Amino acid sequence: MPASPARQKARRQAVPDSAYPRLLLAWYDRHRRALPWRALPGQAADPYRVWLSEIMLQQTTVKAVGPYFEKFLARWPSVAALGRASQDDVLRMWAGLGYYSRARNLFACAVAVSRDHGGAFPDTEVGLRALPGIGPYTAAAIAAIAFGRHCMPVDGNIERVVSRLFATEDALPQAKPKISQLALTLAGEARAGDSAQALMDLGATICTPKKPACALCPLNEDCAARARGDQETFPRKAPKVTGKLRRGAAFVVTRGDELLVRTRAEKGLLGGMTEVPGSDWIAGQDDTIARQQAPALPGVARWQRKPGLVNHVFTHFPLELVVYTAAVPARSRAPDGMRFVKIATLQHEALPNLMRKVIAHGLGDGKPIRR
DNA sequence: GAAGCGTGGTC
DNA sequence: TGACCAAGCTT
Repeated sequence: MPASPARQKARRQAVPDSAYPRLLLAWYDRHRRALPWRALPGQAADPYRVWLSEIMLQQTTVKAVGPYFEKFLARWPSVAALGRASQDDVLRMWAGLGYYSRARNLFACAVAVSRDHGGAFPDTEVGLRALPGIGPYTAAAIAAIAFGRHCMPVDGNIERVVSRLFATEDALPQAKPKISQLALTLAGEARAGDSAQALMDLGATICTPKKPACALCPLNEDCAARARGDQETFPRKAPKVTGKLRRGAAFVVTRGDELLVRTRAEKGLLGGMTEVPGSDWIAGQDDTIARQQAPALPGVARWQRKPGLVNHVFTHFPLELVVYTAAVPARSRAPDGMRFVKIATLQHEALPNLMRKVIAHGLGDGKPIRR
């Protein structure tokens, strides 16, 4: 298709073009991805499925979300059903997916929708925004996809597509408002939800971070960054800092076929999740200090240091744990705040992946803890 | 506004 | 292999 005069102008001046929504939707109708939470073409989306998927998809890949979405939907088919669950059940089901505050907020949101909204999600961006775990992106996504509101969620995909299309020089996150404003010009009047999903699909499959497939892009003739040949350098971003290595010790204590565990504090890192007792995690800490934070266990003949280390990388710091093991007599009691659980039933605990690694290392049987 | 918050995949 | 990225939210 030859570029219209308006689109040639867009190429030079990075100005929104009224043809973008139409081009985008035409592409979407041919190339949309089939995803478990997506309605069939032309059908109304189920707000519960849209919400559940959007929460799971925050900073998480489609591939990782798939099985979790199916599991949740099978166990809790409606927001009312989820609202009647317990937070601990939700955390157990969420274990392994990461960012556990999402699971706590998911449950809190289900309770709020059931209790304060008669079991129906608010159908406006503002109404949705007031619910736990729903921020600017998710509110706009649900409002557009589930309720057809004329708004545009801006995720990492859409930031990339839009920043390339208009070659926006400002670095993120400062550029967020400008990109958000430009993104809204890409929303169709009638099909705002499809417009949003079209941009996300485009970002996920064509306008990728590296080696974008510009030849296949419906907006390629209009893309300011492509005209300059530096697509991959967008979006501009402020440099991010990686955290310092922290070290600590973890203590794997068995009593016959049971393991000593405790529950982490409700908030913060791995909040509300199950762990084995351990030391603080501190940059520059040495083994001896960490070792001294072992739980007081009468009857422990000696701690055994497991050869090797458990390494784990969080978003904001890498972690290196030394693992100590001990076996206590059959009738030993768990220290205050801790409990013994059957090793065979660990799969039912809310165990973050870090702890699965620690326990597998400590038990030394090479068997991963099933999920 | 910046920092805290998981995990897995990619190059 | 370390850095980056993935449908961000909360404080």
